[in-house]
Amino acid sequence: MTKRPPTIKDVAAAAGVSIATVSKFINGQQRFSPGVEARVTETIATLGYRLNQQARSMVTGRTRTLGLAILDVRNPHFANIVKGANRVALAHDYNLLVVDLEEQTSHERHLLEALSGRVDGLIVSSRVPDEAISWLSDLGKPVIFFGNLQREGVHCVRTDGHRAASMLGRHLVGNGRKKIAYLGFTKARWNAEREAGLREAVAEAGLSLITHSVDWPTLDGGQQACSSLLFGAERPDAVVAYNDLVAIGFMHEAQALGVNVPVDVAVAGFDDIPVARFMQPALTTVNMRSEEQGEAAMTRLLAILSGKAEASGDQLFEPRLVPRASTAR
Amino acid sequence: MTKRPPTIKDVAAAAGVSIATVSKFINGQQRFSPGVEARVTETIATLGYRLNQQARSMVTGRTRTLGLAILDVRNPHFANIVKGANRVALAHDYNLLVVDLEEQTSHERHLLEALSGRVDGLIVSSRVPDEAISWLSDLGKPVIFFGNLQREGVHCVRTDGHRAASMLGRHLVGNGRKKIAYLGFTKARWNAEREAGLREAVAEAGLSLITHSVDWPTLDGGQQACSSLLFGAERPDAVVAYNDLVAIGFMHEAQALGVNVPVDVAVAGFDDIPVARFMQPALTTVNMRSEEQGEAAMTRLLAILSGKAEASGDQLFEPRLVPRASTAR
DNA sequence: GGTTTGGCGTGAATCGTTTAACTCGGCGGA
DNA sequence: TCCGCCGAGTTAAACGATTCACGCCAAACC
Repeated sequence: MTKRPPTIKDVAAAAGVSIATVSKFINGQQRFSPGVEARVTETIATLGYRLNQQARSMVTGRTRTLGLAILDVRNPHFANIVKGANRVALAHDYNLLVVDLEEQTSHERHLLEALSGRVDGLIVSSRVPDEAISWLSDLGKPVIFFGNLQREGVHCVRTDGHRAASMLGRHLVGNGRKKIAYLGFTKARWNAEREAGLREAVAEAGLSLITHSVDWPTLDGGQQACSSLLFGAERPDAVVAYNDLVAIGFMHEAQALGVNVPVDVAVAGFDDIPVARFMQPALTTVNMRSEEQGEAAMTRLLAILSGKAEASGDQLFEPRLVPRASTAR
Repeated sequence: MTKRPPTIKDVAAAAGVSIATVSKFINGQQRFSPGVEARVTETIATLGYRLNQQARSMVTGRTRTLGLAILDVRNPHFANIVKGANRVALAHDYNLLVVDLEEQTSHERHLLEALSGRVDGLIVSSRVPDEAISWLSDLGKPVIFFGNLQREGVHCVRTDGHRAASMLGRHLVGNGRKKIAYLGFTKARWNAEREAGLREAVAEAGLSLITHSVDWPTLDGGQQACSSLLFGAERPDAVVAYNDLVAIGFMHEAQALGVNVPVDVAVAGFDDIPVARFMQPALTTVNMRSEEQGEAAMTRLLAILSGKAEASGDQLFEPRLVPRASTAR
């Protein structure tokens, strides 16, 4: 542990060849006479030599590693994006490094610096501060955003949140719901889009939208917001939550308060996280194609890196409504 | 994008000072005359200079970055570990890079190489192949494992799985369950420990243990294994699953098959993932202190890095039984 | 007034690789 | 026999930072 690890120079000395030879051997760039080949192979093994990646990428300028920055690993939406991106990267012999920015803690800057300095390109959640987005944009490395970013000249992969919300809205209206509420998370960029889509669908039916919000887009957030929404000025007969986690928290608390889901109140969310269909009742949601977003973002990043020029702009996925028991009637 | 990013040398030239001066300025190592200070500050801004982390750590030998390797971000157990580790790291001004090894896909080697080359120390799941563990052990960098590793001379943070399982077993026996089954995941190192603990508790009551296993430690794995366990040779009246995900998948399918949980069959898991208490019925589980494991592993890693010698060996957490409705009687 | 002293700045070595350019010997073809 | 070529192996210059050792000059001391 204390001793300096062996370098290519040590190997060269021990094997009686030059540094360049060892380097070429490691990278398999040339044929070697049997003697040299055997000596180098053995020396590397006995010395326990390990290539220093940093030194290599210093000179090559490339790392064959990519970065992904998300806001919260605990949110399955982000976990799915990691999965999608990771699989595509691995299939192309790239490694993926992930950082969790810890939503709203202002560690973004350090983390993004640390990450961006070690990779050839990045995929970043669009829900980072504006200054971080600018900073990333002139980093000199390709960056793909995912989420909802209204900005010129950036690459962005996203799912149409307006449409997702209006699909959900029409579904609820079609079920005969009359008092539809949106339980939003105002700090997210997606939020306004979802609220607008929902409002539109609700307005089509001549209804108005009740709005409320959570402090935190999590299970606990949904649970805590439940009673003030249910027993507020106007009692909704349908609640669309900012995401599935909030929906699940809300639904659970509603049930604990003796409210019947879906009879008294319908509940729906966004994302279609894996556990949604295992709830009782199974949760209606909109699949936002998280995993495919991750795949698409990575595919696009790899395309840019391999020189295929890509016009900047949005790449839009169609959301898919997943009607289940929590909104059935 | 195409132009080479400015280096410290460019800054020095443009500001009319030496490279060393710029370097010291960046690192705040010295006072400067007003003129120099102003020129350097401005030049850095107008050139958009960015420090090259790789070059820096080449010479300093440290990166102030740590790595964490997990098997599946989608599993909340791992997500919790990431959270715990990340928070402790951030609190100490270290950055954390995470890789998802994608369980059983043999990408471990590449990913671990990529990760280990960019960090000062690592935290790794003990559920990686033995060869990877050996490889990591003589990496020359501190490595902490988490999970269940029977091996000398390594640092490991874990929760007592034997005890966790026997707690669960006694709980079920105390509830009057007579035919207890274990739905395991044979590829995990934790598995044997859990099975043994459960077997012990069951044996104390003069009962024997039914065993079955899943192909995959996930929601789907639990769901798929359900019918063959329920309608196998011997029908259990209690099922302990390898983890909460499996338990939830199993429970859902059992309910779909018309089996009443917990009346006909009790269901329990391990980990106490956040969503467990939102299930219907709420899932009995054992809290394996995932987040605290992440924190402890990181704390220990930081201790080693800051020179506080640490004896290798296990650091053991006590599991906590969380009885809920899914096993009530 | 000469000699320390201390603060500001510089030159050059160094970290561990890759790679362009070169050397050197042997071999085949004319 | 001579020329040119090929291929194994070497030398040395990068890559972008940090840092040791030193130089210089003004102020401070005796």
